[in-house]
Amino acid sequence: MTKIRDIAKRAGASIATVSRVVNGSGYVSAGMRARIEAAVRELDYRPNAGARAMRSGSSRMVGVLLPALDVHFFGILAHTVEQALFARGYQAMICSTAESPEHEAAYVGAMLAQQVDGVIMAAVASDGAGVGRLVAAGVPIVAVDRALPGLAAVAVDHHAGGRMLARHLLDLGHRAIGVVGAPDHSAPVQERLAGITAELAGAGLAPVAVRLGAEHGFEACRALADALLGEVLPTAIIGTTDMAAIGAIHAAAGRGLVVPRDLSVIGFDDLPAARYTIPQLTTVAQPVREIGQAAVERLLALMEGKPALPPPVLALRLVERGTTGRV
Amino acid sequence: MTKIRDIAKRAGASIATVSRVVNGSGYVSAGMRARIEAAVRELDYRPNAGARAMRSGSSRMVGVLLPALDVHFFGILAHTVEQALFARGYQAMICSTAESPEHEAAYVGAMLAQQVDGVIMAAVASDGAGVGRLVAAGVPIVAVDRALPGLAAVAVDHHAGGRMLARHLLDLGHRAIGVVGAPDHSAPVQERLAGITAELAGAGLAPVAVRLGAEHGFEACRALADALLGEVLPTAIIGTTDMAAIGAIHAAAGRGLVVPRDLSVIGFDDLPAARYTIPQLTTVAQPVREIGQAAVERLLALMEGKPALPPPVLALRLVERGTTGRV
DNA sequence: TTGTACGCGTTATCAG
DNA sequence: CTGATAACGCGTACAA
Repeated sequence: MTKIRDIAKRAGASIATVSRVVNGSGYVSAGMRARIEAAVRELDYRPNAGARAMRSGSSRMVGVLLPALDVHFFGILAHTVEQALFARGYQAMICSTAESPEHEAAYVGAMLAQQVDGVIMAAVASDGAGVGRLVAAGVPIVAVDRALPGLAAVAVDHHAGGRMLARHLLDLGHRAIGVVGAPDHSAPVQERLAGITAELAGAGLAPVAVRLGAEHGFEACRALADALLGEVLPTAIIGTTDMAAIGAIHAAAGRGLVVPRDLSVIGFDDLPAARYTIPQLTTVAQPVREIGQAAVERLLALMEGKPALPPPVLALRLVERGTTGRV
Repeated sequence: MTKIRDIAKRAGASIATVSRVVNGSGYVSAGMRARIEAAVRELDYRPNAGARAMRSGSSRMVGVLLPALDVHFFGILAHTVEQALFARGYQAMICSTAESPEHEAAYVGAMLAQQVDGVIMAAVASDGAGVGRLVAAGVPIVAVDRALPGLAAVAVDHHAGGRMLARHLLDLGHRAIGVVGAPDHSAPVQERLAGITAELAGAGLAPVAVRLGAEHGFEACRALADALLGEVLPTAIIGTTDMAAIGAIHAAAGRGLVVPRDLSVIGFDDLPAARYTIPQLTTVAQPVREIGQAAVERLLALMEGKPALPPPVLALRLVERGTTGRV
């Protein structure tokens, strides 16, 4: 590794002067600056991040704690957060807890050890302990996707989303509506379910059946929906995520039901996968990319001690495609 | 931030002794150890990673350079690599270049600055410069998904995969076969195409049409396949990725073609999305999770200077589902 | 305008 | 078994 001393030697300057040009601080003569910049280029010099963080107190790193990267929603979120951070000169430290409390604890520890300047965390199942340590250490935090008590949050109104889901079906004349969702420990899923129930209640109805599962993979969702259809036959099924809805479509097909003629299906998220089925999935879209960007903006404001930004307007949008129809 | 001195003071020991118990090195009396461990717990002490790396020369961090996290394949890959690294006591520094050379250069710089102990890189479009700097700095590297000249690689045999794609169709009696793929600058995609062409040539055939696009999103792939179908009418289409195949299924449906009766479609990867369509997609599966784990194993061996492990056996597997049939 | 010297938090060496 | 102390690479008062 080439270090600041090597550059100083090569450019015939002192390390202080090199530091000045590298950091653009203080006065340096044009000639000296040119010589130093040349040396930096030739030796591909990178100031050691650890030493720099130690000295300056800032690591220019932001921790990003997500439940999983292999769930497409979080992969997309991680991507946008990371790009937004990069554009602002920060480095993302992306961690995926695999929904395990031990992993979460370990990662929180790693973030503390890395002296991250801030943390963006999304939907970690078992919060509490981890968040507490971060807060205790005075690290600025922004919650994404799901709110965390006492913390700034950037999340869509999942309850309102649930209402939209139910409302759309109600408007189409459906009265017998089932709900399928996973993972059941996810707060957003629970909130959407509450929204659905509330909207239905407004029409004097209740879901004819609700099936929540722990696993959010395709096969688990399909099985869940299949079990529901084996018990009652609603005219419509709401998936609390696109994944659940896609599972429902398959369960319906497995039972010889034609979507949307025999059964309407609607999802939530509008992931790319919502367009993969035929007919394509009707769903309520949440603006993942805006969520990521807003979270970064908010965190940076917090880190810079700026006045708290007003909560972002995150619009939910009903995307009518082919899986819902009049009863 | 609580530091080693705070622990020393609280436990009535010297920082040297604290360091010993924290690192499990050297002799420490049971009583002293207990006092120190208690203090560590009470103050939630984390050794500063920067200082530690500076002193020890190892950051216990591994750089993971991917083209994008919002492409499900890479999201899954990132997840497995990260979990495998975590299990071995390493921290992943996940970077997604968004397929931009500037981002790649910046991230390589960041990795150098962080003193990563090794790097796992996948399918970055514009390699060369970045890799060169890493190699020059003596950083152990393992390539995943696509090989890199002169570097250890963990990747499936894409050419063989291409042959399997063509072979399956040939076995079903197809003779008029089209190919749709994206992104065109991806080496794996090119290799699969070469494999397809080779296998077809073995039967005295050539693809009736090949359409490669720059974008790998759903809509782009659908348009690509639609353009192909507007020109010729093959009895089967090969997608060089599942995404391309799903696009082809939709293009076919848009033209009133029934899959697989009028048109067989096959993909590559076996992402979760391969099961979302109805009928479900026939595809050649590559073992993403094994790839990630093998890459980590190899990198650690390299880092520890162990003898090079033999190249991993990464089996491709034809998964026959519903989108292919006899002509 | 440039250089010297100190301290950031750790680990490892060497005495005691 | 324990404690001083010298690096590690960098940024920055302060002196020149």
